[in-house]
Amino acid sequence: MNRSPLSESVEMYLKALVELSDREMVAIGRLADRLGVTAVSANEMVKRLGEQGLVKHTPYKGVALTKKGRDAACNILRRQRLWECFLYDHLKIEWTQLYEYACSLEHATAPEVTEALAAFLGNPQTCPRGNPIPAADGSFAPLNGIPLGELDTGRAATILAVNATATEVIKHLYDRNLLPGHKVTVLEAAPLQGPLTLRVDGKDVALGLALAEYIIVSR
Amino acid sequence: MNRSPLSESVEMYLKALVELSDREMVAIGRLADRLGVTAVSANEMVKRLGEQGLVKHTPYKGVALTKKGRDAACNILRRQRLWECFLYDHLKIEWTQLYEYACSLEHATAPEVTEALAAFLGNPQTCPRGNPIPAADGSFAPLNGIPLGELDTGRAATILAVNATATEVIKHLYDRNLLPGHKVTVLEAAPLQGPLTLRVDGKDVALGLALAEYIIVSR
DNA sequence: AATTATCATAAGGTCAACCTTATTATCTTT
DNA sequence: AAAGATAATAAGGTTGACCTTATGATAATT
Repeated sequence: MNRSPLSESVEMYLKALVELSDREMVAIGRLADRLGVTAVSANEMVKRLGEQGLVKHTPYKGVALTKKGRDAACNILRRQRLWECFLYDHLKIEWTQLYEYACSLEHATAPEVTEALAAFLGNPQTCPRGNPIPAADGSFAPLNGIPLGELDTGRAATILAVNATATEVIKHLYDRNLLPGHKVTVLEAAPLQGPLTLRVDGKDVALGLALAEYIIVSR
Repeated sequence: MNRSPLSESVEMYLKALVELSDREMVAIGRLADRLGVTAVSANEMVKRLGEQGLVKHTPYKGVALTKKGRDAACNILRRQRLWECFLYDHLKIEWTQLYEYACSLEHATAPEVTEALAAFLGNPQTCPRGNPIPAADGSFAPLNGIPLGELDTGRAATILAVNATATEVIKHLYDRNLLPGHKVTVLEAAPLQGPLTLRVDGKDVALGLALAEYIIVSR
């Protein structure tokens, strides 16, 4: 029922929130980091989002999406991921650029176009980056996986999804074959937040913990 | 070589200019009207466009695109019209909504995506609204037609393109079968800028002169 | 030539989304 | 309990793209 057109900025905030919502409460600092804005700016925006009822901010605790906000965010994810499918499967756009290009298109997509696109694509359930595509009503089953950083040493797992958003980060992961469907084993976790040593496709790869957070693997 | 990303607003101005450029010089008033802004705002923007070398403004005479501006504008038209093809042929979007939806997408389309889309569509030459699609290098042959308002009374002609941009106007024309490929005859032109009486698909239709300007017919 | 319409420009205002700098609160950790 | 880290808020600035109101300048019409 909420047909007020959200601004591009607002959409980015909502998307970031839903993508960061492993834990319920998202610290404003993390949000600001992901969006590449200052904490002050993020604070201002969160205030505005709160006024629109999209978000609940508990000072010193964090931000959480409301029902309304989560619905809006799922819709945004749906549009974005449908575009990723189209760009990858039909336009043959490079995997590393999918997020960036789909993100731009997403903001410019009317509901009618979204649904027509979904039908054209045959209502896919998963985007090329491994993430589930929310249904038109906003419902979707989150991935049943854990960040690579939490995988036990020695355990092999399959990559389910790659959630990085910065194209340079995506490229970095792509170059190391850290892609959905590939198998990884954590050989070693260096102390003091040091890098992980991974075994991917028969090669050893060192990966910073921050990067490992972006990779969701099966349990 | 000009890879500075043009703002959405700038793109709208350039597009309006190229679409209005039957005559070389476009009056700022007409430009403002088409974009739905005040003449003062249009003036300000034209000044900025001039500073970027996209446009030449001769006071009290009008605005004209420079080479650089025209190239940029053709690129924009290309993107927009390719999207129209996709939306119509593949997503089965209603004809009356094509312009609006394609316009939004156009602003969000990277060059790489544009070219991939063109390839996917088989490099179409014409969009569903009848307009030619500029080539990747910006070249395109303008339609060899005249506005319906200039067609001699009694002469039959074929509609080549419909150039209206406001969805309500497009709907109005669509409801009267004023669509590319259809035949029209001007039965009568009322005096004092009065409406035209047309024969379209066996029916008589009254059409204001302003609307007739949007319809390009064969000579 | 005079009137009217259009066009240009000046001045000042709004709004969203950013920014910096600085101060104050709270939380966490030692 | 004190210190350091993180978070919130206040104050003020910038930018792009609009807006209104008002005043000149030119063009077109009578």
